[in-house]
Amino acid sequence: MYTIKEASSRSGVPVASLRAWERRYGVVTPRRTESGYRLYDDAAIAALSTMRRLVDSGWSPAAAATAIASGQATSEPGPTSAALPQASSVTTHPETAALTEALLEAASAVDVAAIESALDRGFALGPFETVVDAWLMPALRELGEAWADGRVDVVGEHAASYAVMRRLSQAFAAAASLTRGPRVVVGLPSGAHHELGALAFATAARRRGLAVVYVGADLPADSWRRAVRAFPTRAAVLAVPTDDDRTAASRTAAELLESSPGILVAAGGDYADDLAPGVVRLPSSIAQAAALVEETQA
Amino acid sequence: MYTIKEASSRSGVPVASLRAWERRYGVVTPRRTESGYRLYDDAAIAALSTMRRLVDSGWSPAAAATAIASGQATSEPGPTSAALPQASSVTTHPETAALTEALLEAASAVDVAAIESALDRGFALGPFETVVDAWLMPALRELGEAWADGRVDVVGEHAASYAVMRRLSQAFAAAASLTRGPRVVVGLPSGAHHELGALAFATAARRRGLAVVYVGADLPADSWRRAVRAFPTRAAVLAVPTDDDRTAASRTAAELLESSPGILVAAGGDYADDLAPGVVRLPSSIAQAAALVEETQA
DNA sequence: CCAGGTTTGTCAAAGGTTTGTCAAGGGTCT
DNA sequence: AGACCCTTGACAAACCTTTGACAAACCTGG
Repeated sequence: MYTIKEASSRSGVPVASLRAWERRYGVVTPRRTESGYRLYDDAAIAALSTMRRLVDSGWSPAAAATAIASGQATSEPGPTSAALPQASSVTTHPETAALTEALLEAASAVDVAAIESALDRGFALGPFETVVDAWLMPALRELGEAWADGRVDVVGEHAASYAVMRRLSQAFAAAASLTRGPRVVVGLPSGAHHELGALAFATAARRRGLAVVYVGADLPADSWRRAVRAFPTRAAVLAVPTDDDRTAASRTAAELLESSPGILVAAGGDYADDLAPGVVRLPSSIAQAAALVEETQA
Repeated sequence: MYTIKEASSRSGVPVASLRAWERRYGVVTPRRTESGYRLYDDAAIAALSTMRRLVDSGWSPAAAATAIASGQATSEPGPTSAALPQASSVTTHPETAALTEALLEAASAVDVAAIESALDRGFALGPFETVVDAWLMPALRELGEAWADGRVDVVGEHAASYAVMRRLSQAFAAAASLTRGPRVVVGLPSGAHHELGALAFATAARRRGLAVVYVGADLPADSWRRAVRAFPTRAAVLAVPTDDDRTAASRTAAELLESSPGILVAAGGDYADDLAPGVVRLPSSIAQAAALVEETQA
């Protein structure tokens, strides 16, 4: 239980705004002492932090408040990341299967315009994180299988991957706005090149207001070390998309933990299990992964 | 739900145009607050982004709007390709030196927002091709030197490169549509990874209306062979950004010429000289290079 | 190639709404 | 006593609204 001053410093919202938000939108309704003093709990702080993030990133306070109240935005309490926008709405969308099919067909025909059109329609289905988790990543997996099967040539696979990369880049760029605080460095270890998942995660994190530095593919371990030490850095997030990337990833992670004990070292991707003791394994949902990184204090 | 201002920044469409497009074409019909303020959702943003892309690439807004409304956003060819902006004096623009300096400083501080701001201002100086030729590529060269000198850490260099990649990706995406006819495949040979120049060229070519298939970095020679044979292809353009890429490039080029004698095999980049007999060496200006590829019949 | 009409981006005016912040007047806590 | 908290009311800046207009760019017929 915190006083209003303490709540202000923890949530980053000025005291006056805290009262105004309560009066005008009812984002939180803190308990009161007998004498009427406000008492905020951890859930309230979390909701307020979420609201500040949304407002900082351009939402109107009124819209942010209703989003939080309706559970649209993640106002999850504490380190238990939950209550995320459910993927089901997109998964069960009758269009997704057809859309994946359209994407594969376009890739197989190396028809760039058709690939872009499929992505257009996909991203129109819902919010970025949901679309990525529920449609894009599964579709890319299918694309990989189609390539392995020979149904899609490597050229079509490349053309499609780069089209996806462009879309993600656009989303990343669009998520700019105010990103403050210590940096979150996102990238792949030495030798790793499949960066779409990393970029999608970086975008989700940036959309949450984190100051993401995306350093992309194939960053040597010593560069990682210097990266997190040279500037105030909150976390380093490594993507481990293939089995071959595990060795470099675990070495990089171990070195980071040793050389910069204060920071959070996290890893995501299909092969990110058991890299090194102390490394946080991120869930495969980019929305959940981004929430986890935001909430976890190293 | 976003306010009109936020929707504008996310879709890249000016606020005034947002209202005009709604009034005149009804591309989107945002929900309203009780007091009449517009509220845009993610689907609206996606539709607006698509519309902007089409308009940027030469469609008339009216045509783009009906195309989007009917769901076939990227099908019909637009009006005639407009005359391309002529190279003007970006070089002599007093701002470029300062802008390069700003970019280097932002890279050295690993300040993503500052990097993006420098790129913003750079691309505001003139037409895409001119800015790339006269400012961006020289600035990237300087960035490379700064990295070699140790003035900029590899992390700053990566962060800046990826920011540039995002900008180029946006430009490539914006140049969509009106691309019919035999494909032009653009990419890098096996082992080559410095793709910014290739992507800039691919964008310039697409802006001229060529059906560019961008296949990116590190494409093995046999994939190149299959790429140009599987579909009607007019040209293959290889980027050779470093000395190390020469061997793979010349082998790939020679194989392409042998296996597909009908097509144009061209190469650009600092180390693209004398790759193999029959390979067209592209000038370093992406505008000139794109024009050359368009005009040359293999 | 030129005149006349249409399309389209952008702007301004006039006026309402939202929101952060502050101040006044007064109570509570240590 | 001094630091902290309360409510209420207020205000300016930022933001939004519509309507109307205009110049540049584009198209079409002559």
